[in-house]
Amino acid sequence: MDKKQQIMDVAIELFAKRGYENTPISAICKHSNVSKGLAFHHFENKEGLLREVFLRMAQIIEEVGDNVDLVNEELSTKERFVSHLEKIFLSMTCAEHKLYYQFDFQVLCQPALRTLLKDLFDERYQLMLESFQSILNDIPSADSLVDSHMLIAELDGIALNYLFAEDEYPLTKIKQRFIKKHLLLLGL
Amino acid sequence: MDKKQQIMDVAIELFAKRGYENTPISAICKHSNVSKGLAFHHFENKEGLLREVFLRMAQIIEEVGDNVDLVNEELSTKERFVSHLEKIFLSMTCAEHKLYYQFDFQVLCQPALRTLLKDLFDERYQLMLESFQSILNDIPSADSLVDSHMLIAELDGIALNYLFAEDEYPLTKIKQRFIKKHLLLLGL
Amino acid sequence: MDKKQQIMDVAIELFAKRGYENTPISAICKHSNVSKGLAFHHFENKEGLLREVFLRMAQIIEEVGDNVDLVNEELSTKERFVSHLEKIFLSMTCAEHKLYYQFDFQVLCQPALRTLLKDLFDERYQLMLESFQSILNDIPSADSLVDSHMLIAELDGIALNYLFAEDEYPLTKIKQRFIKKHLLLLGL
Amino acid sequence: MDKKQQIMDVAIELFAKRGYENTPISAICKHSNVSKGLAFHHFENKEGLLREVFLRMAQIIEEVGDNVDLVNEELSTKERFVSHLEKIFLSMTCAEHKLYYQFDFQVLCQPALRTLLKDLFDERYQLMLESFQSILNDIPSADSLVDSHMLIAELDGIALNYLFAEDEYPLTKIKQRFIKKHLLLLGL
DNA sequence: TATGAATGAGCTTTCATTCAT
DNA sequence: TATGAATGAAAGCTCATTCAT
Repeated sequence: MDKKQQIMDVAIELFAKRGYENTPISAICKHSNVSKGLAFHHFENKEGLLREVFLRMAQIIEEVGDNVDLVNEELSTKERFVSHLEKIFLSMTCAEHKLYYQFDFQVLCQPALRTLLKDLFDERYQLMLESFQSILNDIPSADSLVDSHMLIAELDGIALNYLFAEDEYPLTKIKQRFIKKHLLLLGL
Repeated sequence: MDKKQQIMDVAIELFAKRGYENTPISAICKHSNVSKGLAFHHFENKEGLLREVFLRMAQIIEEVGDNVDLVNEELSTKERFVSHLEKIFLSMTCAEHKLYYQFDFQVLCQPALRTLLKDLFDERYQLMLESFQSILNDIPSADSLVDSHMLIAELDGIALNYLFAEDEYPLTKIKQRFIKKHLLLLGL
Repeated sequence: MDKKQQIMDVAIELFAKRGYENTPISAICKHSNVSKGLAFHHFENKEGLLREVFLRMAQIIEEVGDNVDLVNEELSTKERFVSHLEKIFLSMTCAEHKLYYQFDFQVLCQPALRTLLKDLFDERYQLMLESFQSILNDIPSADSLVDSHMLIAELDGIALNYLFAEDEYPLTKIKQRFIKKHLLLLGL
Repeated sequence: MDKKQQIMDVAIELFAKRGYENTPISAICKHSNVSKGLAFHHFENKEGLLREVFLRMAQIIEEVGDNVDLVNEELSTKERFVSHLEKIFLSMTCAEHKLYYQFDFQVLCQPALRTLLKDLFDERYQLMLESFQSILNDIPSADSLVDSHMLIAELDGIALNYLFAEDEYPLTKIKQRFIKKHLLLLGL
C-alpha cells in the first residue's frame, strides 16, 4: 500500500542490477505499478531518489549488527576483535544484502554518484574506522589508525571479489586465513 | 596525427573522470577535435570504443612490471614474494595510472559494463592468480590457492580505498604492515 | 484535441506523399504541432506508428463498402458480381482514398515494409479472395479460385496504373471493358 | 575485373532485396569489394547509380523478347496477340528477372524514386502501349487504346501478385484464363 | 583507377521532468 | 495522493559525400 516504499524497493533492486544510469525512472514506475507523476511527487528528482534509497539501504545493512554488543565487558579484546570481524563477514554473506553491497560498490566507484553521496560515505567510513580503532586501541602491538584503515580496505576488497565472483568463491576459507593472519600480526 | 589514438586517449580520461555513461561520444569528439562520424568510423559503437580503450589501458598498466623478472633464480622465495607485492604497490602509486585504476574499478562495479568486459576481467584475474600461486607454491605453510585469492582481494581493497580517498591516505604505512603481516602468516 | 489522432493523420499523408523512409518523425511532429517526445509516447517506434497508421487506413477504406449487402438475396448472381466490381472501382476513384491506396502499394512493394505488415496483407487478401469466391461459386463456368486470384490481380494492376498516372487515365472506359470481358468469360 | 559492373550488379540485387533507401552505399561497396571512393568515382551520387542500374535492368529484361518478331507477316493477328502475351508471361516467370521486376515495382510505387525515373517509366510505358496498339488496331471489335491500357494494367497486376506471393501462385492457370478471356472479348 | 580517413547533417530514440486534471 | 499526456534536450548512430594520397 505504501507506494513510496514500493518505489524505493524497486529502485534499489533495479539500480543494483542494471546500474543507476541504466535505470530510467519509467522502469521503476512500471515495476512498482506507479505513475511517473507520483514518483516525482515523492522524490524531488532522480538524485533525490538515489539518496533516499542509499540511506535506507545503509540502515538495513546496519541493523544486522545492532544487537551485538561491541563493548561487552565480559569479552576479551581478542574475542571482541574476532567477533567484530565475524559479524562483518556474516553480513557480507547474507543473501538479502548481496544486492545492496553491489549497489554500494557501484556508487562508490562511479565518480558522479560518489560525489553525490560523498557526505554519507564519509560519515559511514568514520564510524567504521572508530569501531575498529576502539578495539585496536587496547592492543599494544597494533598501529590502531593504520591497521584500522588496512582492515577496512581489505574487507572491502574481499567483499568486492566475493560479490562479483560468479562461481563459488572460497569465502569461508579466506575468512579463516584472514582472521588468523591478523591475530598473528597483533600478537593475540 | 593519429586521430584514432587521440580519440582513445581522450575517451579513457573522460570515462575515468566522469564515468562511462556520463560521457557522450560528442564530448570525446569535442575534446579530441574530431567529428562524430570519425569516431564511428574507427569504432563500431560506444561499447566497441570501451573495449578497445580498456584493452589499451590494461596493456599500459602491465608494461610497468614487465621488466621485473619474476622467476629470478637468484632471489629467495621471500624476496620474490616481497618484490611482487612491492611492484603492485608501486604501480598503484604511479600518478599516471590513477585514472586507469579508477576506471577499472568503475567498470568492475557496474553490472552492465562488467558483463561487457567479463572475458577480459576473467583472463586478467587468472593471470594474477597464477603469478601469486607460482610463488606461494614454494611455501609449505601457505594455502596457495586460498591465499592467492585473499591477497588479490586485499590488494584490490587497498587500491580501491587509496584511489578514491581524497585526503592523504597512509598507503606507505599500510604497505609495510601488509607485507609484515603476510610474512608472519607464511612463516617467512 | 486528440494529438494521437493528429499524428496519425499527418503520418499517413506524409508517408503516402514522400514515402515512409523519406518521412522523418520530426516532419510528422512539425506538421502536427507536437513534440517528438509525444510521438514516441504514443507509438513504440516508427514501425509501430506505421502499423497503426496502416490498420486505420485499411479500416477507413473498408467502411465504404460496408453498407452494401453482398448476400442480398434479391439480386441475381450476375448483379451481385457486377455490383461487387462497381464497388471496388468506386472506392478506387474516391479522391480521399487516393493517398491511402498509393501508400498501400508503396508498402506492398518495399520488401522491408511488406515484411513488417505481412500478416495484415495476408489477412486482407484472404478476405478479398473469399468474397470473390463466394460469388463465383454460383457460376458453373467459373474456375472459382483461379478466377478470384486473377480478378484481384487485375484490379490491383488497374488501380496501380490509375493511381500513379499523372494525366487523365481512361478508368471509366476500362471499367466498362473490364466488366464486359468478365461477363463474357463467365458466360453471364 | 570491371569494378563498375560489379558495383552495379551488387547494387541491383541489394536495392531489390532490401529496398533502395535501406541500402547504404557502404553495403554495396562491401559486397562488391570496392572502396567507397571508387563508387563515387564511377557514379555521380546515389541517384546516379540508381538511374544507371535501372537502365541496365530494363535493358536486360527487354533482351528476352528481342529475338521474337512482332510483325511477322506469316502470323495471324490472333497468333500475334497470343504470342505477345505469352512472351510477357514468360519473361515474368524467368527466375533471373524476378529480382528485377520486384525492384521495378518498388521504384514505381515509391513517390521519390518514381519522380526520379519518371522519364524512363513514361518512355517504357509508351513503347508497351504502342506495341499493344499495333496489334489491336487490326481487330475491329477492339478499343485499341483503352484495351491496351487495360492489358498493361492487368498484366502489371498479375505480375505484382505473382512476384510478391510467397507460396505457389497459380500463374499458369491464370495465364490460360487470361488469354481465353481476352480472345472472347476481342471476338477472336 | 583506387583507397579509406574524415565530415556534418540528420535520423530514431530515450528520458528526466513538468503540469493539468 | 495519483495519473499520464506533453515537452525538449541530448544521446547513439547512419550515411551520402568529399578529398588527400
